Amino acid sequence: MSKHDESHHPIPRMKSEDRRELILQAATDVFGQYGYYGATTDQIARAAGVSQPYVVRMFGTKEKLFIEVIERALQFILVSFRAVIAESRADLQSRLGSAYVELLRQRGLLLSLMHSFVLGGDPVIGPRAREGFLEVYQFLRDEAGLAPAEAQSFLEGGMLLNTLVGLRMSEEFDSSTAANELLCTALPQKLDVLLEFGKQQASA
Amino acid sequence: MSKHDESHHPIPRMKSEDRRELILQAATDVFGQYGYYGATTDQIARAAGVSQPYVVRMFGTKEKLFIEVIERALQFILVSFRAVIAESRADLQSRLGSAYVELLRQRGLLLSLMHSFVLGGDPVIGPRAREGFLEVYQFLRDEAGLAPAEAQSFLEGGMLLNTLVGLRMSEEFDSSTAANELLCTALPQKLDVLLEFGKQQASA
DNA sequence: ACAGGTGGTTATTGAATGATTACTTACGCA
DNA sequence: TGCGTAAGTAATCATTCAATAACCACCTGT
Repeated sequence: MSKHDESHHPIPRMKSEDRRELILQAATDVFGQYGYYGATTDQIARAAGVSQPYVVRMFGTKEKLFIEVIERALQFILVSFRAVIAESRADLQSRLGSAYVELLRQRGLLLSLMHSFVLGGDPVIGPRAREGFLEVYQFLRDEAGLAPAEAQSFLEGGMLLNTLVGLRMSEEFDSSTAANELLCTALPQKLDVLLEFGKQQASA
Repeated sequence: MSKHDESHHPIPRMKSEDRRELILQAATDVFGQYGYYGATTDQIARAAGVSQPYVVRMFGTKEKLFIEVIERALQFILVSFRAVIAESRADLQSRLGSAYVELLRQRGLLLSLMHSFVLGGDPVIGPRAREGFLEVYQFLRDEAGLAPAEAQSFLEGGMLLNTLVGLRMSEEFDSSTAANELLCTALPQKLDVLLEFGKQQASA
């Protein structure tokens, strides 16, 4: 070996911005699986390949981290939706739906939001969650130009999708004819995305 | 006063069956607010007016208690739905919808289920939650005789309702025109039930 | 070369929480 | 009346977990 051989790896350093993003992704995944209370900062830290105190120091508290996670998730949704609109204004409902399903590729993104939606009674999470949900509704009404009934119908479909994903219903795709029928009916196209996502989840 | 006055109250005793039901109600409420991980056995015990060790001894573990809560909730749904069908087979969709909304009166019932639905990855909660959800779907298809698309549409509406309740969206009914419009659109009739329920939640 | 800020870690702590144990008190019934 | 069982409680334990403190090492500009 040469002069001072690298027996102790150079330990990858990172700009804090990048590390922050890594942790946010890990947190999104873990919060998506276990929810706000169920997820631990230690799980998140390990998923991000970092020590537990580091994640809490970077975000202050677990609560603030969760808030950042759901706000980031909402930004992803709106950015994705705006891209759909910018591309074309034809067949909006179904194209927005496809874009929504594609967000499943960001593990835990929709599920973290879903977890926040059922914690509306929390004094700090609740208001943010309501605000975020209404922001999406406003987008559908004002920017996408959907009628109230159309926007509502879109949200209904989204909430059922979230629920089926949260339930890991794709695990029953082969074993239950009811689950099979339900999944096929609920996802006109894009079934592949859900099943692919289901396999990821099953392994983790 | 008479011979030995009751300075120390006779402390109401109860048949364990009745106490069990009381605890299940309290647990339904607390789990509905905080979810499985967020709720503590101590909160549940206090809500039931009983000591913490008593609730865990009666149900074995917090997990078993949660399972009982969601299975009880599912029974309530199915019993209620079967009553609707027994009464008449006309206008089923909307009458089942009304019956579903009425279940909001049992505090936390729908929300406990919703919390279980987003924990599908849990090795013991997940399978039960999937089973329960599919049981409802099977009911809609087989007993209610709905077509796949009809059953799906019904579930979509249910999931959006659950979400709006979880979000405590009724709190924004007066302050946000978007929330107002969304709630009015989502609940054709039965808006009163939601708002009444919202007031209960706000006080608790 | 070295000083200081930046990007981390290990060790620790204090509070919360689920569970267990051992005890107490009311009620039904012979 | 008294006795056994059913209905509870108080005290405590072992963990887990978020948060804090104290420290270490790499890079960068001068």
